[in-house]
Amino acid sequence: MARSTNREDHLKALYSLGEERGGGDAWVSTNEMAVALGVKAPSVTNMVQVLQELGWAEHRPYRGARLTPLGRELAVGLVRKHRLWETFLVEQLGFGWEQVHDIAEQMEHIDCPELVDRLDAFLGRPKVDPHGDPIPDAAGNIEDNRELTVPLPEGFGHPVVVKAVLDDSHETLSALDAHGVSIGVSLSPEALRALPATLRDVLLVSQNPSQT
Amino acid sequence: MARSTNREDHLKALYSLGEERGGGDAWVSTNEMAVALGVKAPSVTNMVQVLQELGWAEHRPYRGARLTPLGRELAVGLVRKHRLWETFLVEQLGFGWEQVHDIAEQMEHIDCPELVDRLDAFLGRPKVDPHGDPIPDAAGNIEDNRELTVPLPEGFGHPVVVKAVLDDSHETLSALDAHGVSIGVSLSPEALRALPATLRDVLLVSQNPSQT
DNA sequence: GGCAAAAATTAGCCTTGACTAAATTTGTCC
DNA sequence: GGACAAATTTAGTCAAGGCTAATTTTTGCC
Repeated sequence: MARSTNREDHLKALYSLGEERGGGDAWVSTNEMAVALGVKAPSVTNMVQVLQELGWAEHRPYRGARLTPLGRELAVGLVRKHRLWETFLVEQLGFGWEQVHDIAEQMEHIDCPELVDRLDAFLGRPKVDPHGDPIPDAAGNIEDNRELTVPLPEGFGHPVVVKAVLDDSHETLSALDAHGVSIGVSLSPEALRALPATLRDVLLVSQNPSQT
Repeated sequence: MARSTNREDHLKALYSLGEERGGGDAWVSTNEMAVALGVKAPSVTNMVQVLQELGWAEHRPYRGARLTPLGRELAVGLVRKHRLWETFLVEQLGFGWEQVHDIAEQMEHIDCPELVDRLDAFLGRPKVDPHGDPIPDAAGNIEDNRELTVPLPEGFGHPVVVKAVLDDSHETLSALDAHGVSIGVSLSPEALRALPATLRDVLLVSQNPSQT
């Protein structure tokens, strides 16, 4: 019993959905995972039981699943790889930020710790990926400065700086691109009002343009 | 029926062994493929029949298998990806030439034509990989200048320049490294004589140091 | 030309990871 | 507190891709 692309995909889905629930000890339903992974619920039940045997997760029947500390550590490692590769693809190879998610989805399964370290150093140990999401460091620590930002300024009274995008899908990112929105861009109140509400809702912004 | 890591691995083994046989229309036995891939012969028979259904290869029972034009094209694409990633790993990330084969073995299965093109451009459209092997261009053409080189100068009468290494295994490359041998290095007759015969035999060299 | 040895294939089985259909548990509404 | 709907698991099936054992084909030797 060991790593496999399928197992890692399920592990990552469990991690991501758990984080949306406030992290830590949140239970995630197998149905939610099935929807996220594009498979049927019984397949997830099977796989979650495998993850339990691997010591990566705990399964409580009819309640859901949650990560063990080991599972969390492995999942963070996958997130780290994913975001480093995304950064490489955008900064070094010139891809658009809407193109890189699917490619990184493949690259994150490459198994070579030294490769991750060297890539990290090559990129200058970046703190955030092209979508503004924090990149975990080698020890698994996540320095999430996004908490310093606000989901949306209530009345659009001041200009804001885009710090992160919460939805990395091709469609959302292309649409934002069409509106000239990217990480670090300053948006005037008028620009904010011109943005469709669905797009505004995925932005994390800082109220103070001088804030890093 | 489509691409899969296993099918691509079998395709590449068939290609490599066919090339060793002089390319073109050479038949490769399923046993040879099994040894190269580290699986048993019946597994290869199964997979070769799948490759035939995919239109990638032709299987003549009890004779062996050989690539179709489509299969050859796909195999060359895999070789191109493999050697581009190896080049990236050595030139950009600073890996040793003996480390990169196994990593590239994983990376060559990443499916994204635009990624290959951008990587190629990023690396400056290199003609050879870190082991001196030619990198096929985007159209699948292989410019193999190694034919201009000689397998071994008979009497070690002149200094030679190392142009390529025919065995990319970790052991061989580490051993060569320990003797100070790498691509482009000039070896004196004394240095050649100091080299174990097994290591000398994997070198392709040019007799004329000024030859590119 | 026939017969033994080597090579390759077929037959049958196993694991992974997906699916559908059926059974079970949970939770809600009166 | 009970019944029904929704969520979840269990049961049974299937395809991919590997294996061992048995059979078939080829080959080499006399």
